Amino acid sequence: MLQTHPSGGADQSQRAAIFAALGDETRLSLVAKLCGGQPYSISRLTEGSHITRQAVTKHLRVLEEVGLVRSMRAGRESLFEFNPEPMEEVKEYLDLVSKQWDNALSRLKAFLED
Amino acid sequence: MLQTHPSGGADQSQRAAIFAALGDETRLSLVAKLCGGQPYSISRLTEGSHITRQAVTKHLRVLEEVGLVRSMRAGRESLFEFNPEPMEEVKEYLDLVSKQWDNALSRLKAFLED
DNA sequence: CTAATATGCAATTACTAAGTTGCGTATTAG
DNA sequence: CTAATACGCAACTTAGTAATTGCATATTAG
Repeated sequence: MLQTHPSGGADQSQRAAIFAALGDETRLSLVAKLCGGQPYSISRLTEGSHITRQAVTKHLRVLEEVGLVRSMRAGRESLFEFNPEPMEEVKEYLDLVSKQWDNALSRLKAFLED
Repeated sequence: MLQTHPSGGADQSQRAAIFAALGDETRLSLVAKLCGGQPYSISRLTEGSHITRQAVTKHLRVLEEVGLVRSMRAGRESLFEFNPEPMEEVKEYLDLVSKQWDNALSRLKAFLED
């Protein structure tokens, strides 16, 4: 049986980048707002935040670099919208890891019940 | 209809910490090895790595702090094993975000098809 | 046109993280 | 016992990140 090992792939660094982008509370909040479907401008996303517009902008760029959000210019404001694809990517990875773990437990159980 | 919004919870920072722990290629490799079910010592985990034992140790501590691995001393070596619980936690979160997004698309579709 | 709004760019500061090196200690093999 | 193995601790370097501030530019409202 061929094991699909979760360490495979040249996109390990890509996966790590996505996780890293999600590894910040501010950016998690931004994702939470944007996954509601509506695009927001930077100013709107900064409203009610304790940090400056520039800080929010930088976080948005981090999310954009890994593809979690897309941006488009609309007049004087730049709108950001959520993009789910990278999230599906890491979800598959997490499922793979869980599967590995479950298989390991099954083998252990089978061995002990021999 | 009550929306379960993914920004809720005082454990946003905990979630962010788990994502951050996974946001490093070296640590992803460690998780990949350990999710196979077998515990490994630090030396074994360092074998075939381009970084030093101390660097690996630090990464293991990061993983341990968010609960992704557990460690126990066995004689002169310290064994690390995978723990899946934090991973389930973030998987649920990702599912929630995806669900929000899908709901948003559905509402948009319904609106357009009016 | 003019003021207010929304943003971009650049420099700077403070902090954190990755990784190394050196050294000391505990444990086991022979 | 002695040497090799496996760690832990601490100091240090380097590089990256979060966040701020100041200023310049584009766009829209009145």
